[in-house]
Amino acid sequence: MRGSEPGRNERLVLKVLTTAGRAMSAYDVLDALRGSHIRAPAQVYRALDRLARAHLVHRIESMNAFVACVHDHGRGHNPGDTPFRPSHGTVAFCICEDCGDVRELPVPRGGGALGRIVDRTGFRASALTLEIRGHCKACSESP
Amino acid sequence: MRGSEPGRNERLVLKVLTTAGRAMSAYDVLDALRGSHIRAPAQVYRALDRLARAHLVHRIESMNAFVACVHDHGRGHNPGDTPFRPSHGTVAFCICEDCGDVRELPVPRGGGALGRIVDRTGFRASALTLEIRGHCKACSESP
DNA sequence: CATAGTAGTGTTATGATATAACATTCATGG
DNA sequence: CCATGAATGTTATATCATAACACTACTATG
Repeated sequence: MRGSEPGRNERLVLKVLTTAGRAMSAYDVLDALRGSHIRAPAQVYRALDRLARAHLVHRIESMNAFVACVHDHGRGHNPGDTPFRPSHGTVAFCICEDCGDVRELPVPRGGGALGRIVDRTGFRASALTLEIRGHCKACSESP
Repeated sequence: MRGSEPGRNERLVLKVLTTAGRAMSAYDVLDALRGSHIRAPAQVYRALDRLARAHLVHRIESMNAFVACVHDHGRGHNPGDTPFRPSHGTVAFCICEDCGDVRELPVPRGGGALGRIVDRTGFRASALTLEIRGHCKACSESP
């Protein structure tokens, strides 16, 4: 419709998730963007797919929701830089069942006890979903 | 409708999942049970909820699907036994992206590197979703 | 320039997953 | 008998996700 620079929808979607600072469903994002060229789920899902492939957002499988990645991905560097940086360690998510907060945290690569168990089965792992449910510090302390 | 012993739907659903020996969506289960009193999604979801609480089935979050638990839960014991046994260690799932096979495997309790990291954040964990995607041994070996 | 390829976009429709709400049935125990 | 609670049956609807196709803009190349 309007003169479209590449990735505009990604930027809109990422901005919503980053600003919100919480996990949102694709339809939450859609609602937040009505009026900004974005009218249909497919637009949001496509943007989310690309952002997830770039590791700029993560999907929370157990919530069917998405969060902005908290890492520095080199945004705001020299103009010549590639906008989307690739490599990115494995992460886990701590999901508070009281307040809904989702905290991303890096997990040490492979070699642990789990890695050895998986290796023994002959399974070759390529990706990991690790979601921990429980109660965040703040909610634990306020009864 | 018919004289209903308690948990009949659970048994029907569990039988389908156990017999299939693979992950199935709730609607796959529903289709397999049409004609056996089961006609509507709610019936299947309710049975799945109860079976999951009893650790007789597991939900695979990244597939929106369910698998029968492979552990022995004391089925086939003395008539006086409680049919559903409670405690059950943490498990992980290896999901083959080629053949769709889901393998359940036990993971060592807590104390590892991840546990320590989580502890440092003050988060109190109560449940873990651990799903590993990749390629099973059989599929790795047959190109 | 022409034009073909590629990536992103807009739109409609539909598919797949999950739950709300309420009526009914049945075993149990006061 | 009647109240209760647990499981069930049923309809409708909510929520999450993708297919399919038309279109626009950039860019590479003959």
